Amino acid sequence: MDCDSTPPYRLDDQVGYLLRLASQRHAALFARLVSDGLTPTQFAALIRLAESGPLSQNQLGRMAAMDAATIKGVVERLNRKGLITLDPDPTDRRRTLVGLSKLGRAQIGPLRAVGQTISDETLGPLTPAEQSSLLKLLRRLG
Amino acid sequence: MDCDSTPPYRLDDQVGYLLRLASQRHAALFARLVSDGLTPTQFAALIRLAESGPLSQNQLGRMAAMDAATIKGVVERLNRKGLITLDPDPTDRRRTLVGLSKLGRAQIGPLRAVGQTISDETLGPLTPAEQSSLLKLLRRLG
DNA sequence: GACCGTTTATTCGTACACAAACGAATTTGG
DNA sequence: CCAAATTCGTTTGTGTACGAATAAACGGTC
Repeated sequence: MDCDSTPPYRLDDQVGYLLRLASQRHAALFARLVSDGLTPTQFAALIRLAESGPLSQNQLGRMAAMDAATIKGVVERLNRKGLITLDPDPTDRRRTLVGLSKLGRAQIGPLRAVGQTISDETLGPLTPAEQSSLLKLLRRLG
Repeated sequence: MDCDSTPPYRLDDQVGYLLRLASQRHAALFARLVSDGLTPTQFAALIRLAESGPLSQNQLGRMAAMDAATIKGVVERLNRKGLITLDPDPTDRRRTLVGLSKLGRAQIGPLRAVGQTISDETLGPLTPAEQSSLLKLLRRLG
């Protein structure tokens, strides 16, 4: 019997590769629809601040799934755009407290709207049932 | 009526964010299981070379979903590891022909095996049916 | 109060990822 | 055959992403 029980290894069938392709497509959509050069990463940090209130830099990083070295750069760029405030934590001299600036707070609403559009468009090729199915499966991979 | 028809925007429910988390998890697995510091990107380029035979640098980039600037660095690092050969294309003086070196060819088999393990482990939290369902949905997002 | 382990932020080095601009080579159209 | 458009590889600049190392500050224990 020459039943070929193990399928050939094809790059286009690997999760890692497919995840990269999907991320690329999403990132391109994001760049096209969001103004001010705000990136998906910066966006995530901003939304987390809106959801959780002021946080220390490292706390914010953990809540947005970025390590200390990454969140440092993100915070610096958000600060350069004037979207956040940076204050020393009065109770812990190591910490920098990161909060939304007035400008940042004003942008949260519109940003959530664009974010929703981007998500919808990214998932566009799928039916609503397939969309929620995909989200459910992705959540289980975390 | 105060039916709240639009659900609140939650970062943890957005495709982009979930894709990033899944990619992070996959990349961590990859770094843990693959020797020689070979990255998912380098791996993809290598597998493509094995699938397609020698290609020009830019062709390889397109087949592995990397732009010209990115594939340049990847090729340079694969060359530094001795996994590929670089030759001028005799029919087109602009092109550099990228091929697998003897060492590279020898590693393809084992690499495919590890690649399969990584994919399986990444998809570990899901049942086989869910796994193929996820792959099918991801493929449609490309 | 001195010691010790941890957390916080920072820095360095490496590796994607893409836009934009460039010169050189090739292809295409008239 | 020549000019225009395209392709190829390269460089520069910006922005993630993470490991590793560091100093300062904190928390506990003894």
